[in-house]
Amino acid sequence: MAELDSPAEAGLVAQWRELLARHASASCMLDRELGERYGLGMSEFEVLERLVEACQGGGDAVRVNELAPTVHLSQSALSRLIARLEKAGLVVRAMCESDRRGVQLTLTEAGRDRYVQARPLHREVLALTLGDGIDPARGASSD
Amino acid sequence: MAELDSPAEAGLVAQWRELLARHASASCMLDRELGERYGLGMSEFEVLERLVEACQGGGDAVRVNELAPTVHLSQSALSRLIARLEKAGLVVRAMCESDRRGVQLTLTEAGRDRYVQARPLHREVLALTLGDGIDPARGASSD
DNA sequence: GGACAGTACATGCACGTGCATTCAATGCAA
DNA sequence: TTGCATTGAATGCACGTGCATGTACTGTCC
Repeated sequence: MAELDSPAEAGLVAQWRELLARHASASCMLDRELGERYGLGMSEFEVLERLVEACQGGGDAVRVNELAPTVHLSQSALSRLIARLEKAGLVVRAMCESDRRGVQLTLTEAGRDRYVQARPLHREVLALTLGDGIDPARGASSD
Repeated sequence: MAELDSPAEAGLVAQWRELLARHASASCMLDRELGERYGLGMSEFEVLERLVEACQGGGDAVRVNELAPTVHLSQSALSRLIARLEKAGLVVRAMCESDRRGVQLTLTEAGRDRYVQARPLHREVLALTLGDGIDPARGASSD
């Protein structure tokens, strides 16, 4: 027969579906809301956030290759995303002095402002989509 | 300053990043592995699985509009996904008798076989990507 | 009966993504 | 120094997705 999962597998599948449901609802709502009100996609916001965090950490410029592993995007997707942010005037690309293959990113005033404005909405969406039905073990699956 | 999250918000963000990381690693690996070895995307597999489950439940045909809420896709994406599955000979589209607007999906032999073949790999990938670091409550945040 | 809103699905279109490739710069070895 | 593999990033291309729209059918109200 081989049609049935073992209990362990069934648990994994339930966990996976729960994760899929949460990811779908959260990312969908984030994209819609951030896009409508601030012209930002979910990943755009994520990148701005990493830049802000890096600035708080002291440095004011971030290497793209350091940013890559933290956002879950391919190198090409990240490259184009940064191009969009730059075109929108939210970041500035500059050649890295120490390694001229690299690119340093700097958050502009507009970029920081946009992030600060968008952040409350971002947190609100997370609270809405992650906060309700907190019980990863069950397949609550509203959707 | 308004630069800092409240503890509750920080927790949400940590939870969100954990979710993003798991989703990225799992879906990426699923797409790559299922695609390479069985010519299926993650969502294709998910749809086949729902069809198999429906067949086990008794009926042998599923309405598309019943399938829609369970997979997290737009109606148009689901329509095209089904078209791909049909072109691959894994499902058959038939007009629904009771409501001729609707479409009934039937799993073909090939479709069921493909699912049965792909399922172990699917479970294996889930075990690899969801199994390590099991503790959704904490922001373990490797990556 | 006919008109009209609502539903189920398909399709045109724009866009973001990943893969493969390309180009520039670096590091290392001869 | 020259030559070559490697790394960082940009780009061509194919493809999957969502939004808006179109088409076919249903149900209701007149």
